[in-house]
Amino acid sequence: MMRSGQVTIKDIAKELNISCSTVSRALKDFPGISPATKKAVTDLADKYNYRPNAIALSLRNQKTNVIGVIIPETVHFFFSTVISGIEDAAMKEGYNVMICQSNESYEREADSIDALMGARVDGLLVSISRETADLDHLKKVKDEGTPMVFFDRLVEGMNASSVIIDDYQGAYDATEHLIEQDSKNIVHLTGPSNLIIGRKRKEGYISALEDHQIPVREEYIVECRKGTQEEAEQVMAKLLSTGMAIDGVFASNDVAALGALMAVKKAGLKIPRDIAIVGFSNWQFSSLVEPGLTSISQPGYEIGQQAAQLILEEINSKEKGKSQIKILDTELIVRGSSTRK
Amino acid sequence: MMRSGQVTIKDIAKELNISCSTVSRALKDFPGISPATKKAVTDLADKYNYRPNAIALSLRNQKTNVIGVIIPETVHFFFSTVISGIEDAAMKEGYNVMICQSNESYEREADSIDALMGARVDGLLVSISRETADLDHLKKVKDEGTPMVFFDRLVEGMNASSVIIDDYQGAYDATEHLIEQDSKNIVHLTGPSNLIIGRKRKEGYISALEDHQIPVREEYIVECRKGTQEEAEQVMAKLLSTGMAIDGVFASNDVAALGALMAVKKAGLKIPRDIAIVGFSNWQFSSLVEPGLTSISQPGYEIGQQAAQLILEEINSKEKGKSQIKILDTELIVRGSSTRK
DNA sequence: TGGGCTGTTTCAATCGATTGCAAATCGTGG
DNA sequence: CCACGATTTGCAATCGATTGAAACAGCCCA
Repeated sequence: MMRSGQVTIKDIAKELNISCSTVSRALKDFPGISPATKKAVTDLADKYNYRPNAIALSLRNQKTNVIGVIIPETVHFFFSTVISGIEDAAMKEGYNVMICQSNESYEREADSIDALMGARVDGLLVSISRETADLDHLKKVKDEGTPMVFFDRLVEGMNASSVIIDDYQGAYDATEHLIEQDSKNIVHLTGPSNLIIGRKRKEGYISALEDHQIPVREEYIVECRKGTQEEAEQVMAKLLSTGMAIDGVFASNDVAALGALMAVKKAGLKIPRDIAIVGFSNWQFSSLVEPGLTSISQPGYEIGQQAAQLILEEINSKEKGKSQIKILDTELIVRGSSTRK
Repeated sequence: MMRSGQVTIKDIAKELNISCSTVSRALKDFPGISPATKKAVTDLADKYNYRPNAIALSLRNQKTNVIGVIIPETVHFFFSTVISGIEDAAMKEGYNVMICQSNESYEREADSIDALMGARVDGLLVSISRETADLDHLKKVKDEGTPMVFFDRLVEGMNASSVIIDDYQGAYDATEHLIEQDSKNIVHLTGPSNLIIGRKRKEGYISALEDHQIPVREEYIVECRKGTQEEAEQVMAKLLSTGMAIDGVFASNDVAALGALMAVKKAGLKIPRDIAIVGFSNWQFSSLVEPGLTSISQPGYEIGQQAAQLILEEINSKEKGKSQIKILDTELIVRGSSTRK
């Protein structure tokens, strides 16, 4: 039988010459429907592969069972791992996921939020773009009462739940590890300074130095604004050419660490003998380069899961305003790039 | 002003003491609305940040402006690149994207399709899981008239549009490159045999050998079923231990190639001098290992874009049944692992 | 035969936005 | 002062599913 589109309750009602209400109740096993009717309805529903129209239900129930996700870029291993965690946790509770990537652009982030709000998502999971400084688009969401949870990138001044990793502690661990491997002149390559994660990592680096009575020198802290491998390589090459004493590098991400690694190699220095290197994020490639890159592993999947759970809690509870922050632990993954002992 | 939820046309109508129809027409710049009314409406809409309820529109127009995507795993670099292409192309046309990952499981794939069909997506982009052999769940979609486009993994017997890469030619190029670099005894590590892409790559390998008058020997073609690096490493180590003459490896994916690379290194052989290696997919890490891995680059972003464009065409044209297959070219990326000359 | 009762089924409104058609309002001319 | 266009606005139905309330059927007993 050829039909166009999916079957509705109305189609079934018409074919059986009964009302929509009866069909609806029969399908939902409501009391007060005769066994004969119930069987006729369920048989026909099976035959036509009836699926309740989620759109109609959304409109009636004022609930879409969809979670919106704003993410800087899906192509980053870390973020795609987060998505995986979100998807699994959401699907388990009968929610679908709508994903928009901001490509680290403020404008696209704002557009995406508008689109998701128009789609009436029940909640928003947001990791803001690097560019985002103005928070008006996020405040509107809050004002309209849509639950929102931030992940990975903390947003200050929003009073919203967040799931982040302990960037401070991770950076502290990384720096301390370098110190324990006898590095004393440790360069820190930072990311763009407007992201809180970058500041936290810098603080961890500084605290570790101070706790080990190593002077903190400003010229050893260098910003890599763009976050590309090439940029980090150039920055590192420049540092090396100054003749500064350098025996360790802590980069705030693995791409930068890799750039530094390349620069050190090209300068004819040995890793880890002359310069030990530690990155951050434990990307997929970190174990594959030569030597293997010591890094701080971020539990992306868990971040996604917890963020999804948090937003589902907020959606299902009526009390707003109780925001909580979950801080997940990082793990130091030691590989060849820093192992001297 | 505190309100719960987003503003509707009704709210605006009530506040201005006019009817919903008037508000709707004013917002859409319909003729026959007095300038005064129009201004009052648009001002209030701005003030309350009115967004049309996409759910209500979907129900009325029988069109959700949402594209569903079924993907094996988002954490694969290739697939996340595809998603990026899909998202960009879809957003440009005012569509949102709903993503479900099958995790290479048939059951989850079928569930996801059910969920997306329930959400009344306007079209489906599907890359089937490794496990999928039964096509009933896909045929139901077709029968109900929902446009569907396959990408990357071709499905036989479905008469649906597809966007794939030229696996045959890519494999041919890879193998021929090895031959030109003086490899004559070339091992081919294949993927699981139920995916068409694996078969095509094997055919490309065989054709290249035949075209260069090199005998095809079955014992040089070995299946890596699981697709992990460890498996490939074991398989390769075993081959080397037999004493077979081997001076080249063409792996059907980069993970396997990397495993082979490790095994060759551990056996004390030099790459590319003793054994040259070529992979497939040009993963992110391929350029970072030592030596850099020669590979076949797949245009993931373009696949996503074209797949999205195809599905949008099918959605917007009423004529069904004209399915087309787009085959995108691969590119040989030469790096150290195969460069002898 | 009618009142009461149980067991089934239908009616009508709802959610938000749109739209053909009808109606109300206005200004103006006879 | 009314009638007649012209302009502006409202009514009601629609999309699919749900649900409280009302209606209807059949049956028993007085």
